Amino acid sequence: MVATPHVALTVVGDEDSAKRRQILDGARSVFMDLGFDGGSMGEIARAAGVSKGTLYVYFADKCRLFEAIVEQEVLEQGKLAFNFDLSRDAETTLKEFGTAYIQLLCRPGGGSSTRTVMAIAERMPEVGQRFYNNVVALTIGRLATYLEARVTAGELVTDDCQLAASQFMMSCQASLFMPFIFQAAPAPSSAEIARVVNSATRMFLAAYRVRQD
Amino acid sequence: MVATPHVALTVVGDEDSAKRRQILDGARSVFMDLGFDGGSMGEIARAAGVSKGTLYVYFADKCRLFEAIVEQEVLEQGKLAFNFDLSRDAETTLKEFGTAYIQLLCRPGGGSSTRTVMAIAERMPEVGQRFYNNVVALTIGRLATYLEARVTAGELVTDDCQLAASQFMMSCQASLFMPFIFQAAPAPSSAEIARVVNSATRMFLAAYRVRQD
Amino acid sequence: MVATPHVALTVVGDEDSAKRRQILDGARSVFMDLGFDGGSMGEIARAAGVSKGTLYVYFADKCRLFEAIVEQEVLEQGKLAFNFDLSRDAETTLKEFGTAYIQLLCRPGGGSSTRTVMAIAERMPEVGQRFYNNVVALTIGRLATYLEARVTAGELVTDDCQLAASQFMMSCQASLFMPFIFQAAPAPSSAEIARVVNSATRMFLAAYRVRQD
Amino acid sequence: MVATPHVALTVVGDEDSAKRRQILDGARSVFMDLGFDGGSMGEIARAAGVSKGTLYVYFADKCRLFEAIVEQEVLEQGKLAFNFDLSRDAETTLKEFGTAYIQLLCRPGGGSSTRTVMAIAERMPEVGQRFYNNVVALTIGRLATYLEARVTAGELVTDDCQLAASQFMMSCQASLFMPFIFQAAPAPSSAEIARVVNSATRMFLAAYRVRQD
DNA sequence: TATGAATGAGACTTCATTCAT
DNA sequence: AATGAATGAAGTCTCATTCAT
Repeated sequence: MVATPHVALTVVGDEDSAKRRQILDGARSVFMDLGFDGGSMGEIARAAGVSKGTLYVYFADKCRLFEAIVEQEVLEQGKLAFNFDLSRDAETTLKEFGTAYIQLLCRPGGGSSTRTVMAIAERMPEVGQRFYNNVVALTIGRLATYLEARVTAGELVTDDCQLAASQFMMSCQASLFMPFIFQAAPAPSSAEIARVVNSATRMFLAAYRVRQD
Repeated sequence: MVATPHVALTVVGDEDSAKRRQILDGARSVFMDLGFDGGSMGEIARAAGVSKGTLYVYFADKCRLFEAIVEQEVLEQGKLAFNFDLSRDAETTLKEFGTAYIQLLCRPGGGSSTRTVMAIAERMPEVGQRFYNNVVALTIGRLATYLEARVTAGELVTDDCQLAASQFMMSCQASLFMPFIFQAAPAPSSAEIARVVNSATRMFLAAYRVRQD
Repeated sequence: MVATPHVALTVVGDEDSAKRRQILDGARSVFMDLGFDGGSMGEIARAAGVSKGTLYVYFADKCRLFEAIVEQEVLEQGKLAFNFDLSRDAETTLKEFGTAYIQLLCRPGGGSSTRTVMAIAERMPEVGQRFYNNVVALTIGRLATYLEARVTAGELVTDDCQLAASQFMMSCQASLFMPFIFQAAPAPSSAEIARVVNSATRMFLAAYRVRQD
Repeated sequence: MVATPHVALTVVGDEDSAKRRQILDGARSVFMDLGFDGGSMGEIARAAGVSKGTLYVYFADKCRLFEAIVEQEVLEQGKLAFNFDLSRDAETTLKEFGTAYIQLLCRPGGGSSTRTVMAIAERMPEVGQRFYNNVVALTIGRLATYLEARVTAGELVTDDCQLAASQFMMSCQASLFMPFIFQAAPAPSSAEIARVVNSATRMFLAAYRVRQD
């Protein structure tokens, strides 16, 4: 039969093909809930509403699909813009950021990207690295940049804003993230988050705010 | 009959049987490297130097073996005694504890139990809970008890020693644990640890030490 | 596009898919020869000429495959129509039926379904029940219905046609089925069958035929 | 070490050793309930209250143990003496025998030797044969001998007592044995057995009793 | 491109059997 | 003789991947 070529409007591998998106969405849900080993290509196909064969049209194998999921997560979380408006004061900014950060980290409904990527990092170091650098370190860097401005403004004092930023973020996790990720406690309530973030902010400012006396 | 009674014949299921130990050692290495799903019973048998069948003489199934590994980890880590001598001052104690804690957490292969248990916590919540309660929360509790004493002694001031303890431990992780567990950085050097722990201690005391003025 | 639509694409799970048939055929042969426990999925795959994995595309597990075999046997044996033309006299009908019945039961490989299902009935009672009800009891019922007609016609006399039917069928088995199923004798010859069926018929009629005197 | 020989009072393989009996009892219960393939040597060891190793001291392998079970069954059932007192009249004798026979065949509590041996007969023909010859055929033969005497006494008339005996026994099974063995009905009650045996006896005598007119 | 049927390697697990004590 | 620890072959089942349509 002579081919009347279907004009190739969409190209497989097209980063933004609708099917690709569909697959990524299904895969994300499965991988985040069950982990890399726990989730099967069959389940992903079902969750995405495509056939198993189609998965392999868009992704070479399970690893590549997983990597693409993490990449997507990296992109989306990288896009999250915390409010680091330089004109706002440190206390307000830190409390707001801390709250948003913990809410993101401990969002209910299971399927933590942190958990999923951490779990595979020993076997797929590049994946772990990429996630750390482009999600965790990125956020630390943004907070550090903000802190730098407060230092310049004479409000805070420290010679290592990266470390200070990281300290603040870890302090905000205190008593919340570990119980959550180990399933020893449900997702924290807003009140709990507020209490912990306030305390972290207070500690942070006690250490880094320039004394006014 | 000469009475040289064969006493204490080893019994399968004996908590301290040599074979059982052997299996647990092999299993720990495999599970910690590859995770629960990634490690196979065959690999464990090889690592332990026993046949696959023998695994099932000592453990009912893969889950039970994994649980036993975690339990062993829990016991060992629970036995670790940090120096919380109540007569020592806070600064020394915190620095020493923080250093030992991070060295433990970030020793080569040391994040593995955390990673491995975290990874499975969604599917085996009791395992995650048990690990959190008997390892993480236990250490927090011990530090909190120490802090309580400093509060009573009038050296520190806070109405929530549990939170304070958790904050200190998380602060010590800043810039060290996350890169390590995501395989974005090798195990930190002693110098790096010292710098971070010193900074965390300084921040903590700035917030909680009673002002002498 | 020329419309020569590919209609009726074969669908897995289709009750009449060719592969499904193929598998059922292989499985029947293996199960009937070796029993449920004795036959392995690997052997069935080989017998059916498909891969082991394919077995599980069509049947959830070994039990379901076995049940499907029995179900198929039930359907096929249920379709067997003995000649119970109500207008024919009892003697002819009984002899013909008895002969056909014993030939079926004692054909080479013919006791196999009885044996195989009997063997598993203690562990899979529903399978045993279904086979009994839809094969054994069905035939008894059909014969009973015929006998009923002869009673109504005044040819026979009994107040329990079900029992009479069962008695006749069991009598026809005398000296044939037990040796055959215990492998103590080969399948009986037509002459042997005829002799036994004639004798059973004679006994039956001696008991149930209305005396003409 | 010089051997001071333990005087060998008991010899392994001794047909009547207590241990052997113990093993046979455990094995019978397991095999009869679960079948040859369904029962495991471990379960048998537990049921017998001996170690798995001991099983192999007395029996070469699972097959031989099974054969010994059947042999034991054969011996025990062969010893069962139905009352074939030649001086008793046919009707009483048949009813009594039929009742005892069906009660034996359909005894409640599962674990039918008939089922178990039938099930394995295709794969172990000698076992099936031996059971048939020494249990089933033996009983047929005894009944046949009794019938012969009644024929000689002029009470019954037939030229094939073996067939007649078999016919009677099969008739007695009517509506009872098949439902029972297929698990389509529980073990029949005494009343049910009586009704069926009475009917079988009536049919038998109608055919074979010498007419007194 | 999209499908889903088919595959076969490999996972977990059981179990008959052996052997040192 | 008796044990029970140990084995490894074999069984059931899953799943990533391929391929004809």
